[in-house]
Parts: sequence; structure tokens; C-alpha cells
Amino acid sequence: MEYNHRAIEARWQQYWKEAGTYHVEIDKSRPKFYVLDMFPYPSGAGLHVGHPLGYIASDIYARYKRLQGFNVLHPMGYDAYGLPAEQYAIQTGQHPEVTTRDNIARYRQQLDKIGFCFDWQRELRTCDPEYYKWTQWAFIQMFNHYYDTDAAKAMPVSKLVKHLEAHGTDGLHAAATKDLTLTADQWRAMDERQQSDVLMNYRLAYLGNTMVNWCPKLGTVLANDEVSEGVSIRGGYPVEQKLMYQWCLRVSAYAPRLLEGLDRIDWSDSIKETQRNWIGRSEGAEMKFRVAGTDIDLEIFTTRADTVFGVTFMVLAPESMYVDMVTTEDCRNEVSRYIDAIKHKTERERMIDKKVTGVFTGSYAVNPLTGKQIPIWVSDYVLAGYGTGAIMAVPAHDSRDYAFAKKFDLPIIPLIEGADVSEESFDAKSGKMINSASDELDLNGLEVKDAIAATKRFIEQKGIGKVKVNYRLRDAIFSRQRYWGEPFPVYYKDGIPHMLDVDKLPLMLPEVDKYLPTETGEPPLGRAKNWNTPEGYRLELNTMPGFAGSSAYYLRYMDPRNNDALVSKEANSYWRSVDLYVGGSEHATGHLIYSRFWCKFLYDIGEVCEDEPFRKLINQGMIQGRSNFVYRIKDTNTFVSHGLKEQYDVTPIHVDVNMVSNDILDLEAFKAWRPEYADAGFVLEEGKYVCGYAVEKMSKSMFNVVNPDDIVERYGADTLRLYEMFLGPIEQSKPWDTNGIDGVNRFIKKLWGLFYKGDTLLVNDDAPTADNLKSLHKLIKKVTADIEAFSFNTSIAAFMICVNELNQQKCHSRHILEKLIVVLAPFAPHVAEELWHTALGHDTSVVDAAWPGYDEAYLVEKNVTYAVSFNGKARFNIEVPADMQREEVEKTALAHENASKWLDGKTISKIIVVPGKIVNIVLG
RNA sequence: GCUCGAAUGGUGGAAUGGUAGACACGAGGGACUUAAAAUCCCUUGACCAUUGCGGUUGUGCGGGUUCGAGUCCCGCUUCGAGCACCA
Repeated sequence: MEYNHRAIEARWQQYWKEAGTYHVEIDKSRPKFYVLDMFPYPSGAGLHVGHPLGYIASDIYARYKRLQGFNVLHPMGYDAYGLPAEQYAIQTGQHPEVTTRDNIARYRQQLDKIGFCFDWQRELRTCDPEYYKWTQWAFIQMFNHYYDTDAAKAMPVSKLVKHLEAHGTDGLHAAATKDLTLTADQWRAMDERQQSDVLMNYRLAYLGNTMVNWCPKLGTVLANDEVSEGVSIRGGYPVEQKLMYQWCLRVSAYAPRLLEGLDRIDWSDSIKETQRNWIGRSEGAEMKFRVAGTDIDLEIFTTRADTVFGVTFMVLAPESMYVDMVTTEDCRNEVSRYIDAIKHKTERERMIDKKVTGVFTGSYAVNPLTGKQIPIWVSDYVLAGYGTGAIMAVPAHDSRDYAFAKKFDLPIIPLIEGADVSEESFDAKSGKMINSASDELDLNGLEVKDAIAATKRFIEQKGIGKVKVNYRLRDAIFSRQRYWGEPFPVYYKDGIPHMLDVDKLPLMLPEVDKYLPTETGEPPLGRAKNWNTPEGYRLELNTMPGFAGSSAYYLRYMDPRNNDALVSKEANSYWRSVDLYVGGSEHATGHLIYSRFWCKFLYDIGEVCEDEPFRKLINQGMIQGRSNFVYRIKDTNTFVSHGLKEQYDVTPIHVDVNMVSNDILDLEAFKAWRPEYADAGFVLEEGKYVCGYAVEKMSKSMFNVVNPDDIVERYGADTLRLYEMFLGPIEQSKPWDTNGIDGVNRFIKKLWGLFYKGDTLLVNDDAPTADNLKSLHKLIKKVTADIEAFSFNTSIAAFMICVNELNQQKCHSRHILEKLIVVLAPFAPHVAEELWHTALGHDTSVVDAAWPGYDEAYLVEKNVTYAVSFNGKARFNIEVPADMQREEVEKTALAHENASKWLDGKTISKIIVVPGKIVNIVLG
């Protein structure tokens, strides 16, 4: 029998499907293991060769774990809501659901050809009402909970209401949009709408005012990357900053726990670091500066409490509520003009524009430590959204304050010994303090670190400030003015939002005539007719963003058809959380934060038993494209080979990589590619046309897309799987280069050659030799360790070595080959299954075999070579039995005929024996 | 600017502080073949030597620790990633 990948792969894919080989159920007699891939967005372009990289790695791991006796959950589904389908719908009128369904069918076809062990009975689609029912359900739960900072967990809003009724805000420690102070009497005196507004200040899912890029012409909010120079990228319509009332999730409440949880999960340092940066914890102090001649206190946040003696002015963010309070009549016009000018800029423009601008409010603040009066300014370099939106400026030790002071000629007082602040500020947090003393507090001579601590202690004692931890993490804006997303389970009654009853879920996404905003500027859902509005009230017209559906999907896989709960207690307590999660690192500050937040919330309300969703995370690298170029001589139809292009004036042109092999262009295919190239001429090197290449993003326009289907058709899925893994470390980004795929294809053929020569079955029942056993056990040991370490490229190298050795040993022993096949099965399941059945005669699937252990006894070397060195320089080798004791090794080394030559009468000061490697004799 | 990571042949990449370059591609040579493909064998970091043994040098740069450093430490350079008027 010859190796025929097409027949083999079709046969076993069919077999696995019919036998339900990969379907899993809860089995309490076996330990569970949950392997998950980040589910794909089914785009219209289909899969390219980069997409399956992570899926192959996780598939290998899942199969390996199963062979080790684990009950492995390995599901797959689709993140089906998304912008491309909606854009396509706007252009063509095609319902996004239709496009999405077609794309999913195509994805499924492509995935099936690669031979993954997914349990397709658990497939999910986020746009499926059965699924998004639970997305809506979770939203309702968030609406009905607030975050108690004492208990550090979510609590029911009903408890909050009880507290407000009894004590007002007194003793209430809850995450809030802004600090409120209410008495119980005031609360009870409020009408329903006022009370609703108060509760919004605490709910985990809340309606809030947020600055957004609003494009009136398009009738939608745009993301920052959809706006450039004040106009929309699509259409070029003006975009303005607008405060919009929309749904938000109070992710910021969980900032401390999101940070702390990172210490308990096995993720790469880089992605943890990215999340830490994003959460942005900073320890500092909040301090009050009295505005001179008033009873207004400006609250500021600083991490450099020690520099308070160097504060020479204050700065407010233009949006700060203090601005209005402190601006004097004389300055009011100028301040308003400044703020108006700022308003017309997008946040992005404000960031790009590094020009220092600002305006004086006319008021002064009193430095609480020195009693000196300092001017209060307004400038857009202070952000409203961080801290209190007001800062104390210390120009000597903060570069932004320094630039501002220079521009507006404000005083600069150095506070650290030896710091030269004539040209630039001294931002480092080190050195000895100077100029920092008052009657009550003397920091002079202290190290910065100690000065910070001393100042904090002092301001707390004096009641002018308190120690505070600030986080950069913002709440997530949860409304989108889009059609293709989950509808909110929300209706408005007299303008007050209410949640639908849970038993009315799902609230189905309605049909609309067009996927555009309405004429009155409402989101597309405003077009829906006869939408099932409960009791005749108005439904929320926004939809949820993309991350809504992907935040808890991993839980749903545990129990995907449950209509009574997101996941049953039984399924959740068995499968618990994802043991291995594989996906791209680009989700570090999106999906991977939101999922963790969502999970912690569900944990708080007792729905799930683990508070971290993904125990171990592997980030597969991106596969980039490797584009090929031909070089056309200007104004001709002649193309010059890469090595000769310097001699001409040429234009590089992308050519389809599928016409190029090892950078050699297939001239006939090129001529046939485009009519204008039919009569092209070529300047060749040694009879060949050599193309240039470049690493770029894999995309149609670069003609560098390699389709996995083509590889599977030509070489087979097993070759594709092995080659993708052989390309390099899984976490590394690398360009796809089909050159080299022959190597792994040859390996499979050589492996086949151990079993068959032509039609002859070579497998015999001979007892394995010591060499056979050594080759096999070396392989098992290496592959076991490599899979655990996700080092798949080196395990494939180990397979190649093993098969070459067995070939040389002419080993066809069943004993050896059976174990070889089991170990290979996770990597190349089709060929393994074929040989397992036809050559080795089994009638059960190889996936039900047991992962073999290895025996060190077969691996022990009989003899070991030591390099004998003198003063670190290797001089000769000795070969001794492997179990020889180190003193004996020393003696043998010194007894060697060459030793006396190097000793040459010198004394020996030290002898170092490294087991199995080197004897170093250090001469005195 | 801050944080994290990386740098090894023509290429992708291997190396618990212990013979650097596993494995593969590519290249060169050879066998088989009318020929090509396929397959198999040999060579392949560089330099020198080559009738034979071999020798020198070599992991971005400069130092250090060590009997011994691609690996550990300090200081740079370059590239990649994340964050970025975050006080």
C-alpha cells in the first residue's frame, strides 16, 4: 500500500464523525481537562493558513491529555456578531444572519479537513437566541448588583436600597461613578426617577454620560480609529465630541481583583504585564487645596506627595467641574473661549497635538503645607477621566508641568539635591530632598521614598489628605448604535430604564428594512416594526458590543443546550474552568479582561465555582504573509530576475505566491495569470526567474494568502499539521513559507516505510533490540516533556530522528511501532489511525489507546565520554563506564598516558568532575 | 518616555552553566534513470590546511562572575510588542 493522504484522511474523518469519537459527557470516574481555542469570527475570506496554528497546538494537547486518561472537553464555536457582516448588509441588503451562516458553513468545511477533535455537538454561535439569552441574562444580573468595596464583591441592589433607606450613604462603601452624600430622609423623599438616578451611580451595569466621537451624518458613535483629523474615515463627515447617555459596565470596580488574580494564573509574563499596565494601579495621596478667599477645596491626586513644597501652580482639566467654580468674572470670557476650542478637538487630536496651551482662571489656591498662594490654571494636558481631574503642578520634577511652567513663565523650585532644572525637569524618584521644610514638616535630607511616606503620614494626621490607590482602568462602554448585536433586555417607562423579566428572554433581534440609522437619528433597531414591546413601552434601541457574547462562552460550552441556566451547577462543578486556553495576544486588553471581569461577577453571585476563567493561556504568534515580487523594467513588458534588477530601472510588482516555488517563478503560470503578461519577456539568471520577497500581512491584495485547503489537497492534513508546528515556537510570529513542507511530508513517507514496502506489510513480532528500545523510549521521553512545554517543533524533530534510527536499525517490531503510533497520534491523527487499524490490526480507535510511559533503564548509556581539561582547556577524552564514581573518574583521567604531559610537574589545585561531561584539572 | 521580550549559519530554528548550530529547508557533489520527477548516499558556520591527523575563529557590542557563558550579572546597540500628557 502506498501512502495516499486523500483516501486515508477522508476515511478517518468520516469514521470519527459516525462513531462520535470526540463527543464528551461528564464522567466523574475520570479527571476532566478543558482545552479551549478562542473562537473565530467567521469572516467572508475564509481561513488562511495562519488561523489553524493555535487550533493545531490545542488539538495536539487535547489528544495527548485524552491518551493520558483525562476526560477532555474541547469545543468550538463562532463569535458571530461583528461589523463586517453588518457593513456587507448595509451595502447589499443581505441579512447579516445569512452572510454569517454561509461563512460559518465555509469555516466548518475548512476546519473539518484538518482533522480536529472538536466536540461539534457543543457548537455555539453568539448570534443564536438560545445563546444570547444568557448574554442578556448576565446583563440583567449586573444591572441588579452593585459592588461592595468592604466585602470586595458584588451585592444585590436590593441590599443597597435597604441601606439607603436606613442610613442614606452613611457607612456605604460601594464602587460608584461619583461620591454621593445622602441622608436616609433625603433618599426617602426622592421620587422614583431620582431614586433610579441614585442607584445608577452604583449598579454594575449602568447608564452614564460618556464622551464619544459622534458623527451626526452617519448617525453613530465612532471608535477613535474610525476618525481622522476631525472627520469620519468612511465618508469624510465631521465628527464631534459628544456627551452621550449610554450603557456602561463598572469594570473599574473589579480593578484590584483583576490585578490580584493575575498572580494565580499561568499566563505569559508579557500578557500579564500588558494587563497590569492597562489596569494601571498607582499608589498615592489625595490632597485638598483650599481656594483662597472661598470655602472650596480642590481635590487632587498625586503619587509624589513629597514634592508638595515645590507646587507652584494648579491645573484643572477643561471638563473639570471645578473650572466653573473657581473662574473669576475677569477671566470668564477667556476661559470659555479656551474650553470651546478644546471641545472641537477629538481626544485623539488632543493627544497628537503636543502644543502647550492653557489659561489662567483668576483664582489662587493655598498650599496646605506652606500657606503660599499659587495660581489655578486650566489646561488640556490634564485629563478629566483620571484621578480627580485636577493636579498640583511641580514643574521641577514633572516634565509636563515643566513645559507648562516654561511656556507661561511660572516659578520652578528644585526639591532634590543636585538636580539641575535649568533645561529640563528631574523626574526620577530618587535623591535627597531640599527646600522642603515648614514649621510642622521637615523633609530635607530624606530620600524621596521616605519623604513620600512622611508626607502621607503628615497629611493624614492633619486631615488635609488621605492615602489613595488610583486605577487607570475605565468602565467599559457597552452601547453600540448598530444592528448586528445582542439587543438589550431593557425597556423604558417614563424615561426610567427597567429590565425585562428573565422568563421573557431572549429578547429577539427584530427584522429591519435597512441596516442604517433612522431619519431621526435613532439606531437601526428604531426601524423595527411590531417589535414585541412589553406593556407597550419603548425598548432600548442600542445593541451590545462584540465582547458581550465572548465573555462567558467558555461556560456555555459546559452545558450548551441548557434552557434553564447559563450552565448547570453539575456541569460547572465538573468542568470548572478552562485548563488551557489558546489564542492571540491581541485580546490582552479586550476579551481577556472582560472575560475575567464577567467571570468574577458570576462567581460573586454564586453562578460559577471559579473566579478566574482561564488557568493557563498560550498565545500563538501571528502567521505573516511572505510576498513575492517580480521586477518590471519601466515602460516595458520585460521582467528582470531579482539578482539582476540593480542594472535596470524597475518597478516591483506583487505576484501570486502560488505561482512561485522556492522563489523561482513559474513562467507559464505567470503568463497565464493576466492577459497583459501573456507576451511578457524575461531576463533570467542561470535560466531561472528568481523573485524577491518581503514579509507582510497575509492579505488578498498582496497575493500572499496561502489557503489551508490547497495544502491539505496537495500534501494532506497530517503534513499541514506537522509543518505548522515545525515552523518554530508556537508563541512566535513568523512568516508562512511553504518551502520546507517537503521535509515533514518526507517524514510521513519514511514513517509509512516502516510499515509497508509496496504492498508488503513489514510489521513483525520480533522482540525489540536494545537499540530499538532506546530509540523508542528516547522519543517518548522527549515528546512527553515537549508537549507539556508546548515545544512542538522540537518534538517533531524527535520523531524524525526516531524514524530515521528505526529505519537504519531495520526495525519493524510491532512492540516498537505500536507505541510510536500512539505517541504520533496527537500530531498526525489520520496516518496514525490508518496504520493502527490496517498495519497493526486494531479495531478500536487509536484515540482510545493509552499514552506510553518511558523507562529510563533503556536510556542509560553504558559508557560516558569525559573531556579531560587542564585549566579549562580540553586536551583529550576518556571513556569510562557510566556508573563510575567521580573519584574513580579522576583517577582514570590522571592515569591517562597524556595526563603527565599536561601536568608537567605542576601541582593540582582543584579537580572538577561534571557528571557525564568534563573532568577539569586546575593546576596551581 | 515607561514596561516587557528578542538578537545564534544562506533560511526556519535546536542547545537543565558543560563538545554551539539538533531537526528541517536551501545549496553543492554523487548513485539510480534515455531524461525528468521521485528516492537514496556524501558535503555544507567562517577561515586555514587537506596525502592523513587537523588547526584557528565563531551565538548583536563592551565589561564581569566562573575551571567553563549562547545561557548568569552590569552597561550599551538594534529590532519587536504593550502602555503613554495617567500626575
